[in-house]
Amino acid sequence: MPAKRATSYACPIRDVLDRVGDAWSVLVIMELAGGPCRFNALQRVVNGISARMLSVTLRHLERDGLVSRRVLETSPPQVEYALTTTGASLHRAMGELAAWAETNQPAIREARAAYDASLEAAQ
Amino acid sequence: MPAKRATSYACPIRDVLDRVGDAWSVLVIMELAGGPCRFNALQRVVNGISARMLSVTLRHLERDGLVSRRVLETSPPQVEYALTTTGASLHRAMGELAAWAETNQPAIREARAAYDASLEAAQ
DNA sequence: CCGTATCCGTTATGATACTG
DNA sequence: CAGTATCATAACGGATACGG
Repeated sequence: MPAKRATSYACPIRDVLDRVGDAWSVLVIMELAGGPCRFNALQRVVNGISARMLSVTLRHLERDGLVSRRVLETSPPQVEYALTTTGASLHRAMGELAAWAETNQPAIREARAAYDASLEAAQ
Repeated sequence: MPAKRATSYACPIRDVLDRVGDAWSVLVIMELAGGPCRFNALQRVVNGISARMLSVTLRHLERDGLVSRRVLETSPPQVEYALTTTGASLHRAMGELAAWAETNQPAIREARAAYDASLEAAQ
């Protein structure tokens, strides 16, 4: 059994989740939901992403038909990325989960702290 | 900047997404949504997971307060895992995304095939 | 400006073997 | 049954440098 990213061997929604699970993909989709954006602009706004990972992430999203890539015939050339219709629908579908995440973040942090504390106490 | 799992350095919902993004976590939550389950039973039903990864995944979920762990005083001892209230609410929140995944899986597969084909054609 | 290729350390994962 | 320890390996991620 290959590593984590070995695309789904049974569960059908798995390869979709794999894409969503990718840390950067979510952030990029979030940004593009606000409107089309160019490569360097994206890199500036997506906190901490390297050019390499942005490139890789965009290629994945493009391959899955979630993001479109358009080269502008300017000088110097610019490339504009945007959510496709499918990509936009994914962004909407993530809404409920994002809301849950924000609502429950405090509870999760507390649970972690409590868990870690009980471990230390046990020693 | 450390690796992928370096818990969020800006985006607040990131550490929640990191958990959801973990391939196994989602599958385990899905299974537990059907009711409490023991360790080996889980391993049998979660396709392809190793004992080690199941152990690691369960500890993460437990630490985040999403899963509870109860030791039954039987012989041989059994351990029952179950979704907590928070865990169950996460499962519900994943519902919309899961539905999206199932609906759009064909489209994504097609997009991938088309993308790969156009790449080969370009050579 | 928009990438991609390479190098290379860090982390994740599976297999195996062993304990309570 | 329910794990954990150790080890080898593969994937991931950042930095750098170069090309379109």
